[in-house]
Amino acid sequence: MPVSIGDVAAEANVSTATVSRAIRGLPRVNPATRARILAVADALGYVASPSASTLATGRTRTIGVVTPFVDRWYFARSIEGVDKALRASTYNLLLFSLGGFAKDRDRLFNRNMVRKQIDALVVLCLSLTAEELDHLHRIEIPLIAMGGPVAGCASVRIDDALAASVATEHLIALGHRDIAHLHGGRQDDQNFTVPRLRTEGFEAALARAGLRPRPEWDLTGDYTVANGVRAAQRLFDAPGPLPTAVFCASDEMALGLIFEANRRGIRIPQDLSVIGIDDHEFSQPAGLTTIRQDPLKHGMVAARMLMDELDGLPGAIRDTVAAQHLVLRSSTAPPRNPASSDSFGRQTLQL
Amino acid sequence: MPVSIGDVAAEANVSTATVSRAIRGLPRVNPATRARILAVADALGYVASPSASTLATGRTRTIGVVTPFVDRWYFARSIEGVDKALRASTYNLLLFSLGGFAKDRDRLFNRNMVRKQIDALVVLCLSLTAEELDHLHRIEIPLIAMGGPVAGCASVRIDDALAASVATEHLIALGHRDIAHLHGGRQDDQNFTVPRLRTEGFEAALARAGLRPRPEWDLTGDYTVANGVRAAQRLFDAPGPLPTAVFCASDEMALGLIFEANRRGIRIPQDLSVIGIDDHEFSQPAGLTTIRQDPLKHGMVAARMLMDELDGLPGAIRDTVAAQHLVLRSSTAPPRNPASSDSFGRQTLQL
DNA sequence: ATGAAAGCGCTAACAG
DNA sequence: CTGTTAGCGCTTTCAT
Repeated sequence: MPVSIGDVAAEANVSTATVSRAIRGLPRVNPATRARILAVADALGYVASPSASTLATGRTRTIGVVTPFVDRWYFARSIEGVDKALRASTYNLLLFSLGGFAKDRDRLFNRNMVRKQIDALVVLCLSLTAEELDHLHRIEIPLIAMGGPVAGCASVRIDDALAASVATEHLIALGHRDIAHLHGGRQDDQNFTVPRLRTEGFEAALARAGLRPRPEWDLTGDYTVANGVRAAQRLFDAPGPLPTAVFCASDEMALGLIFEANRRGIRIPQDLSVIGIDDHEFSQPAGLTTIRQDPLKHGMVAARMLMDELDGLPGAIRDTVAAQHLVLRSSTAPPRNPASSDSFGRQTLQL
Repeated sequence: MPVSIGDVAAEANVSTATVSRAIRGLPRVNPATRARILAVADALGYVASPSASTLATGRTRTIGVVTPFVDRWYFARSIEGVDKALRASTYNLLLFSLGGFAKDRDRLFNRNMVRKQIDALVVLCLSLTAEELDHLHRIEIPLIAMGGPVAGCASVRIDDALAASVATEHLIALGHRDIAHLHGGRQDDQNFTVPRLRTEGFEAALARAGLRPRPEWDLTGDYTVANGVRAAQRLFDAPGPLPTAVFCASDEMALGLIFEANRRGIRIPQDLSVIGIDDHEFSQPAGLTTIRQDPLKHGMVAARMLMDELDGLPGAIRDTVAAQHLVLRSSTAPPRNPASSDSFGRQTLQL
């Protein structure tokens, strides 16, 4: 039932070669013949078989996206961005979700899927091992990472250390000196560098203000809301004084923390200032001050670079540091009793 | 550089036919030869070319997912579910995002992409036109819809009318009689039936309790948080009495409404009860009472049915109504001054 | 159990 | 401007 190029050729009284040229808009085909061929193709409902042309050309016209998750903000937005750029061209998007950071990686990298299925690959928030990278390079497909730097591979990302510094400095500028830190960075993150970079940015900002991070206010999360809630519980339940502000490495964790604070009657920002990174879709409604980044755009840029490279523009793939900026909302304010650097604990709330 | 089946055959001193059988685990190949072939293939890093086998067999071993969005909860979770099921087998997932409900549809359905690229298709929350459906059937690929019923096509979904009824009845059982309705259903939803079904469920529940929907408390949204916020603003800013409860057709809208209520000092649930549908990841942290559904599971089920059908189990694709249930949290409570059916307005807040 | 050979549908020289 | 002719890499009868 599927109509092939031969059918069109027969119907139009030309060779398959001419049909091929006509359909693809190649030069050297008489306008009249082309018109006739197109008409026939249309009438017959002809669509070229992608596998056949892939086999003949070696090009798949599809771009792969490998990601640890699809159902988290950064990832979903990125994928949407890649897709948006691709659908403007005629590329397809083959999605590989790992369902976590560490799982199943060699299914992809060690000689399987990827190869021969895609023309280029975008890697979301994954730190590739030297071996994986080597394998990918051996395959010789254009490659771009997103969401953080990857050694030996161009990427599209914000300056994570800077983002963390800007956020922290905003708190410091407001007068905060007792600042907790809710960071990502559990081991299953497969030593992806982003958690580390944000931590460095936080600590650097603190240091510049003559402050040091407090171990008792160091909270580990995994970037999810649920984890933000749990971290908040640990923080609020712990004995000892509370901080006057919390820097969260992601908005999702910040929002979790805010929910828990609300539940306990801890007022934001009067009792506690909270800042995040991302500008998640819930951040504006929640009034969360944050550092905005735009993964939709990152995805579009990454896809564009890949397609340009494939179209023969060498050097189209460039390491790219994307824009970010502080978005002031209502979750941050000066501390009620501005603490001096060596006095603290007076803000402790009675719950 | 890419090693082909011929290379393996040569190296193992067998024909390509034997290599093909050996690799695919087909019977009628000597265990010893098979072992040798596998060893050679492994040593050479051989991977079969998908396009070549697709061309030869007519099977692509990839399943398509077409969706209006990837960056919203229901869609992202569904896609994750489909992917999860597929990666347990050896199918790939080709993702087509429309970037909205109405956009670009014929790029997909009218003789383009889909055809010859995928073995089966899952359609997320899209109501197909008769023409689109006809086209899809003509292509003869297994098809399953998700997220709502689609005439002429099996789907995996909850009973939306029932979900809305259960939610509404929960409010009524608590003593509410002044219930607002924040529903989806703007025209760009491409007349997808879900908004309508949920509205019907809401109104049916009201009717059973001898209540009628109030036009002034009928709020239109589009399922997003941002829209929930705007709807809440309209509700709270309007002159006249406020309802004592709001039934929201999605958690995302309910959460937006809650954020806006918080901002205005309207207390949930003391001043206003709120219930949603979904059990979004933010609902538990926010304490939102809701009707839970599990799109991750829906996606897995849909993918499983498709693969079974492709594996030769006729009738594997069945119309499926998935589980749902009421999850009680802290956003609903009895109204402060239980209103009688014909007295209202006394709950109006002084803002 | 294995091989020979045709063919899947398209593209890419090379002729003309 | 158009047709002929090889493949692309795999699968699949049909022989042996």
